[in-house]
Amino acid sequence: MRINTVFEALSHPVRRQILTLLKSGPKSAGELAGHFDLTKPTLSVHFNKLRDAELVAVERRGTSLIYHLNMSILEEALGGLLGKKDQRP
Amino acid sequence: MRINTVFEALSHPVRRQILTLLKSGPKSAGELAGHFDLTKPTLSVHFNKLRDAELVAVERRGTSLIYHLNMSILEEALGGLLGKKDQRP
DNA sequence: ACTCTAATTAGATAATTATCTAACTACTGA
DNA sequence: TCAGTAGTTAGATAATTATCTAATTAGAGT
Repeated sequence: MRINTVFEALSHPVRRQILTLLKSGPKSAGELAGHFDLTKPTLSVHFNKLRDAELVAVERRGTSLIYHLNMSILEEALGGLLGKKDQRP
Repeated sequence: MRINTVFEALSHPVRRQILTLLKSGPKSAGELAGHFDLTKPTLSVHFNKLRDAELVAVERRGTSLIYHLNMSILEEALGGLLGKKDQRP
């Protein structure tokens, strides 16, 4: 895990909102894009940054790309900063 | 707490390193600056961003400014992202 | 008051990031 | 195979961020 890539990804409000939306379950790029007043290419860039950080995983279903939240990376990165060595499952 | 300001502040490796250094106790601006290959004015900008985010508090002691880690803001911000509750940026 | 040390503010510039439009790729179904 | 839908890639530009040098403020001690 590249910690810097993770925090870079988390630094933009749109990307954090995407993660929040994904908490309730996987969603397609289009469905996610519908929540923002931004063009699809712009959202695509945000998706890539989240994927580079491994905060989301992507799966193709037909013509759609379905994004899944990867909660463990989030916990790992944030927990690392808080310095909780004893937060094992 | 401006959640966006907090995550902006956390997005730079130098600023995260400053927080890590402060875990072992309060330190002066100069002492912190000594850990980096950057000029004092540059570090001063980083300190300001951390202070704006309330991730650190500052106290003057003589000619020195002493920075203290504010752990609760860190926990609040990171916990908010991990938590079940949705949040507006 | 003067000087030294600690740190900040100001101003400039280079580097990065976010965003758009236009064009392209990938898959589906008739 | 052709048209339609979903999404990405390319290229350009505007906005933001990080960094430096030079100048300034604040306090301590003589």
